[in-house]
Amino acid sequence: MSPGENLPPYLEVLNQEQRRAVLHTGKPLLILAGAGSGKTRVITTKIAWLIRERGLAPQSILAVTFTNKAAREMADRAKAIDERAASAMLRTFHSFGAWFLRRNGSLAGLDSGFVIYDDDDMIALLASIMKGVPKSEVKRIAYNISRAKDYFLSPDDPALAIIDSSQQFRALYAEYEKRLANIGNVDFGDLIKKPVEILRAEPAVAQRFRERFSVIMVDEYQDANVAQFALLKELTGPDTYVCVVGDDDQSIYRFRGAEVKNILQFPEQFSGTDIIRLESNYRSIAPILNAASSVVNHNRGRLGKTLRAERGGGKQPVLAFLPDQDEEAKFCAELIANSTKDNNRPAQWSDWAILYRTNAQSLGFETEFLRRGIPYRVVGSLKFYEREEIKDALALLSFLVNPRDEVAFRRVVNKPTRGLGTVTVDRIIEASMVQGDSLFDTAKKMTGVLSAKAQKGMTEFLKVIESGKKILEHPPTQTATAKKKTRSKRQESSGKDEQELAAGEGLSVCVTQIIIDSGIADYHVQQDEIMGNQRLNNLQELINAASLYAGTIEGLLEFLEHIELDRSLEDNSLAGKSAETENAGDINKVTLITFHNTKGLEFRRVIMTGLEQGLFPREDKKGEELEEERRLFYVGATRAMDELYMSSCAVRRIFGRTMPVEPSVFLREIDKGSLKIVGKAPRGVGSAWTPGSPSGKLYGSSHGRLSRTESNAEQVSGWRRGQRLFHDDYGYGSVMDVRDSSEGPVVKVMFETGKEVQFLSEHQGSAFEKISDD
DNA sequence: TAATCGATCTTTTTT
DNA sequence: AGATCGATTA
Repeated sequence: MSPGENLPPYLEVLNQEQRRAVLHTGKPLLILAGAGSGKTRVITTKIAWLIRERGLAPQSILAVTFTNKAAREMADRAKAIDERAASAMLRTFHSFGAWFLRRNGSLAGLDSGFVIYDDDDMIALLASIMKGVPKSEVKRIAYNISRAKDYFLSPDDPALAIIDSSQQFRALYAEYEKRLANIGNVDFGDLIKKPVEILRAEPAVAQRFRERFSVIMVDEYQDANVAQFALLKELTGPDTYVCVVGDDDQSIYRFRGAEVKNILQFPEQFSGTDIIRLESNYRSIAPILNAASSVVNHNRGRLGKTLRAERGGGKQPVLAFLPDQDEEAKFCAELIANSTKDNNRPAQWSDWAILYRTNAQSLGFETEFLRRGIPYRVVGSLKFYEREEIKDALALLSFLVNPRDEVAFRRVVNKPTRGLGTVTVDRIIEASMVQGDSLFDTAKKMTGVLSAKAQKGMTEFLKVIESGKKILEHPPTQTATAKKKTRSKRQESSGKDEQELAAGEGLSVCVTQIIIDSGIADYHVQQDEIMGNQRLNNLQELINAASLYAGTIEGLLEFLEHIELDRSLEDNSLAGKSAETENAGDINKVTLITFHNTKGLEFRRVIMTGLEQGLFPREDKKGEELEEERRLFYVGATRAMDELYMSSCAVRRIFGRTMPVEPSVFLREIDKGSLKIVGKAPRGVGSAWTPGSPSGKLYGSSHGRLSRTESNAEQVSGWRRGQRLFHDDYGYGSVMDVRDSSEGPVVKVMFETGKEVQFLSEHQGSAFEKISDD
């Protein structure tokens, strides 16, 4: 680009490499884009530029991402540059697959009314194949089947051995596929695998798609799996322009089949590939980028790149050593609460994100924030859809759409209790498989031969389904209040006109009616007496979400697909947010999020928590898996723009036991000089801890207990109840209890601070110093 | 067949 | 702490 040339403003703002990437044409392009280097801007600008300057039909552009959030952002930003980008196909891989299969699935014997099975459904189906097998084993097989599909391996593929070489696995996989085909549904893996199979088997279809899409772009390419690569290949014709964007340092989904080879070998797979590197980081200040880079530099298997921080100066990252996870929550809360006061810029709650390795860790922060009135949102926790009442309602709706769905049938046929146990249910499912009829028809025919009790129950269930069908055929007219309620819900941007919206509200009305008629609502209200009406609220939330869809079978199908593919509907139960305030209240809140979920996001201030051996990285990680954990650390750290904090606790509750833990190895990999350390580093001399008075009275002073005969655990461990002790982190305390466990004697200690800690005597006893109790 | 109890495991990350 | 599994009862 010559400097004198007049560029439109949307290109003017790009740096040289970004602009080169946008203006590139003709050959396959691999963009290696470091964290914060503006890759989304490049993709969205490229889309707009292709439409604007190259006169490309928006419909001929396909851009795929991995998350719904990324897909939405891509669409929004491209549209902001050029409205016409709205007609481009910007989707996740899976949603593209579903779209493809609704239209072309019949070529693989798939009815267009299929429902998408999630992992739980998959496990449930597999469990009915593997009767009497422990659930953990069923899960393992389900996991391996998913991986097999990620690697585009069918049950008869010799290469299946790379997943599981046993004949038994092959047979189970084959049987699972047979049952799933009989039901007529698909799982997540099928959304990629089946389209590839169709494109390979049907040259005419492949030809059609290659002509339709003249440009294909893939974001986060480092996370593509083998099947997704195959899909990309099949969609690419001789004239298709292919552009993929990725960063090998941010590959964090290997466990789910992502193949870094895809990005490393892209130039070989697509001959003549040009490579453009985006190495200017505009997001993080230099000290943060330095800390992040110093960690990921410890990885061996990487392309290697030099990311330059465009933003110098700023605060050094802070590493806090804290006693336990309650203190960690407190530390975060105070950090956040104080920052909102003393800042020249009016600090926002939404500046902050708290990152953790496992979803379970969010709870401690939620409790603390709730107590202090700090507004927060939990991103990406699937909790909402894991709730019994939601699963039940969805299963009922799924069965209405597909009366062959045995997983859904099993789940709802006896809810509420209708005297239909596993014996009856199995009988009907088997008969249906033999006769080839749907479960609904089979059940109808068989009612006569069932026991009196089962007969009555089955008749009731069939009535529920029949009336559900009727409701969808003739939607009840909605009441004025229902109309008002649904009106206030988030409205799809602009496309829907008055009439469509009105039709859409129909589904809420239908779903309400169906769920009430089925007795599921009542059933859960009764189950829920102690907890108030939370379950009913959750069902209401689900019903509200249905308001955007038509009150017909087709509308219901769309609704179910949307829910399976995008589970981002947040779980509001703890935050106590009402549906009405959702939009307005969502903006200014602290974000609680897993490391994995932060990909593609950025925050002014980030706290990375739980940086302890065993938790992050997990204990069992080594080799390539450890490198993936390290990349995950890198992803987290590079989310931070202005301030980065890290916390590591001395003890953590694991399996309900409080166990001492070591700081994460990753912390040692950061240059010492570039960190500010607060709190007492573990095993340090010169403790900053001020012990309480040793002569003060002890909690539950236990002279009486001392006179008791020693238990076996006491003899083995050498600890006795009432023994006084001192610990570097906790100060003085006394042993409250010594008991046996499967791992050996466990000692429970109550400290003068009121804190209770339990430890395994054989491993950790040395950290506690016995003191005499005169 | 349903519901409950206690013992005994288990704990990532997500479309 | 929570899920799961088997056994036991109404």
